Amino acid sequence: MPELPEVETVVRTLEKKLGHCTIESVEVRWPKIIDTPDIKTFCDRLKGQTIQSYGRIGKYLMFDLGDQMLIAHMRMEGKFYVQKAEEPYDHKHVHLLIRMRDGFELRYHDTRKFGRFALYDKREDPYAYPALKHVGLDAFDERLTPTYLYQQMHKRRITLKQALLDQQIMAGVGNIYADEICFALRMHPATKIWHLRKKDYETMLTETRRILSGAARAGGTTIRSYTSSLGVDGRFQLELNVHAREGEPCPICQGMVKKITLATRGTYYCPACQRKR
DNA sequence: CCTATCACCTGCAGGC
DNA sequence: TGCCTGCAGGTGATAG
Repeated sequence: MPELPEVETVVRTLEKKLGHCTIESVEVRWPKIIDTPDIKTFCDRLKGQTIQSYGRIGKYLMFDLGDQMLIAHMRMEGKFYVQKAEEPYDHKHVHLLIRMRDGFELRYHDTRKFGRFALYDKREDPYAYPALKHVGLDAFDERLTPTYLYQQMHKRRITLKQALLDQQIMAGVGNIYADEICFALRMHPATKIWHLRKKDYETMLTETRRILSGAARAGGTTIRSYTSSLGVDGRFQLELNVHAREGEPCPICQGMVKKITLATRGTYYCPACQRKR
């Protein structure tokens, strides 16, 4: 589910709900979601730790524990819930429980079990953790410039959409916002990236940040119907121009939004407004 | 090194 | 109703 705006929403919501809480105990119910270290070490090392601050890089959540860093990725369907320990929950899909000393629990819910957690000794450079080995600069990292994007992208034999989705170049854009960015650029998602000119990369970065920050301000996006008053999952409403709008009128020209498959991902665009170069 | 494809999981919508 | 297929907002490993 989560792209950068949804992860940002989750981070800020957890920060507000949990604050500087101290961990009392940890229970892992689906061992595979823990990448490193082994389950016992993971639980033992978390016990007694206090969450100092909440952050993210791309779509990765970063829980700063002072001398350790807990890194989480929700992949497709992960959600976090903050509830009282006595509150009932969905045992079938909750795979990690972190009980706090104040009686609240952080519960990780994930129907497809794709999400992952990793715990490391704290490092100075937040990009240096093995879990972020394939993660490039965050879309809002100030070191990310149009020139940097140009250098990273223009020689690749891939399409515009694939370039936007490549987390190793720029971290945070997923399938929804990649479509929305292509629409904002008035470019066909299958445009070969080497056709873009240097000037285009300025627009690309501006529009990417405009769309991501707008979505984050709205609290993230939802497509499929989902309701949860207690969930911390970033699923709220936001107007999308083309994504998941097959057959609907383009907001610009009223032409019909088309759906294609690009690099195995469902891709939506307006054939009239978004031309290949 | 680069790109394409598969694997990881479960649930749900749509066709028959 | 039941079965089957395809599809879902992601990413790491593996095969060319």
